[in-house]
Amino acid sequence: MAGKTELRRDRLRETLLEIAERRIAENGYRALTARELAAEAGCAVGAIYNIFKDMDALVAAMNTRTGARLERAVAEAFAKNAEAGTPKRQLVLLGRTYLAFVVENPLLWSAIFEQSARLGKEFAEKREAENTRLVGHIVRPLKVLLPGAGEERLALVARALFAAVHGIVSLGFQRRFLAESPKEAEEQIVFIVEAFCDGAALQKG
Amino acid sequence: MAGKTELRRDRLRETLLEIAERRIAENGYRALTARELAAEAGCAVGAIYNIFKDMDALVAAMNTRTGARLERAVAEAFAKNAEAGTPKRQLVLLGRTYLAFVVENPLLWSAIFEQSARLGKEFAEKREAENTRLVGHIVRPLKVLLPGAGEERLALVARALFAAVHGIVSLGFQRRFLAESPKEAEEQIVFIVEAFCDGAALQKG
DNA sequence: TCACAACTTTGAACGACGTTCAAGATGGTT
DNA sequence: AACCATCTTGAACGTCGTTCAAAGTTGTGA
Repeated sequence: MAGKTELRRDRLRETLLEIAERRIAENGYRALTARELAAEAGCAVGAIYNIFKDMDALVAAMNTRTGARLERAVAEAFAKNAEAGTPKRQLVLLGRTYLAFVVENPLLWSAIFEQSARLGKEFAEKREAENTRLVGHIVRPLKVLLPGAGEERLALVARALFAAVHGIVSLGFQRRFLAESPKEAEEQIVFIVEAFCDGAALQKG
Repeated sequence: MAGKTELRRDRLRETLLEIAERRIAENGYRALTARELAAEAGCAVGAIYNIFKDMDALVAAMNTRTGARLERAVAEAFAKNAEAGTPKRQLVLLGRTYLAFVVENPLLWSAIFEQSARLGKEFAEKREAENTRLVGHIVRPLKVLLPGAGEERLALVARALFAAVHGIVSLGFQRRFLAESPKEAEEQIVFIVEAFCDGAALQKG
């Protein structure tokens, strides 16, 4: 065992994911077809199905990578500024980081949500772990902002804040596909997050 | 002129939209096929294309109706509570109304955004007028909340607030397709909108 | 070294999709 | 009634994701 076949599989797996990532980054989620993918990878269409259950599984694997990159970007931004700065500044930074990632990877990012929307809840639930990690970064500054709140409350507020920022990014992205308004989206994020922080601080302390 | 053909066209147009609306409400955006639609409407597949340029145009027409219903629901909720209540209460009410509409029309609502996502910016721009009307309802209470702000600033903040609430609804909807969490989504909306209002009021007098 | 069983890879074929368009039915006008 | 314009039809086209019988490889024991 442990022979050529496995090696070829692993290499092909990697190749397929790389091609898929590049194609989607350039032309979007819907522009990826099994035939073109196989042609560029130099394998038969059927070969894809030896490695991935179906095209959705392939895209899901690619989306997991994108999610990991995003999480890394957020973690780094947070690590750089964890000590310095108020919770408010930190939360604004996180929002900005999220937006910056989306501006740089618009089609890869939207592939995540297009697929989730298409495949419904039982699929989206599999991604919950990733989302929880992402939201985890929000919880920390939030703890300082709302010292009285319990874990559950914090998680709810963190999810709400994440969803709010996500909504701004998402609609901003939809309105003008890329060009016109990262600037406005940024203003919106800053306004919402700051107002939220000020208001939340009033409520609890 | 003005004869049978036109009448039949209008009737068929109506029939097609009604069937599409029911089918999507029951089984989702992706479950609508030209063949099934034609079969249920009792016409040939080609007949659909005499009335609509393509299936996207049909769905777009249906989405416009859904948007109009949503706008009406929001307008009514606002009309009932325009006089009484603080801006904060009014904005929370608007958020709740939006959520309630989505809970009652989940698949029709998500058809709007699935299509916009699929067809990209030049399509989404056509829907801008509808969005502006919807956001208009937010501007009014916001004017009271931020008496110093100019029109442009108000529009930006209104869009931000709309996007934030939309994000909460959208992700809440994606996480658990329908069942588990309208309650949590409502809590999140109330929290975000209230905190936002308190914080925003601090910023501007 | 070779034969053989187990496994992998292949690509033509399948069914379903949106869409088209030549041929046939139907409309209003003379 | 005869006619042309217009609408309607559904088989056919190209494309999609996916499958699976056949062909090719691989690793092993005699």
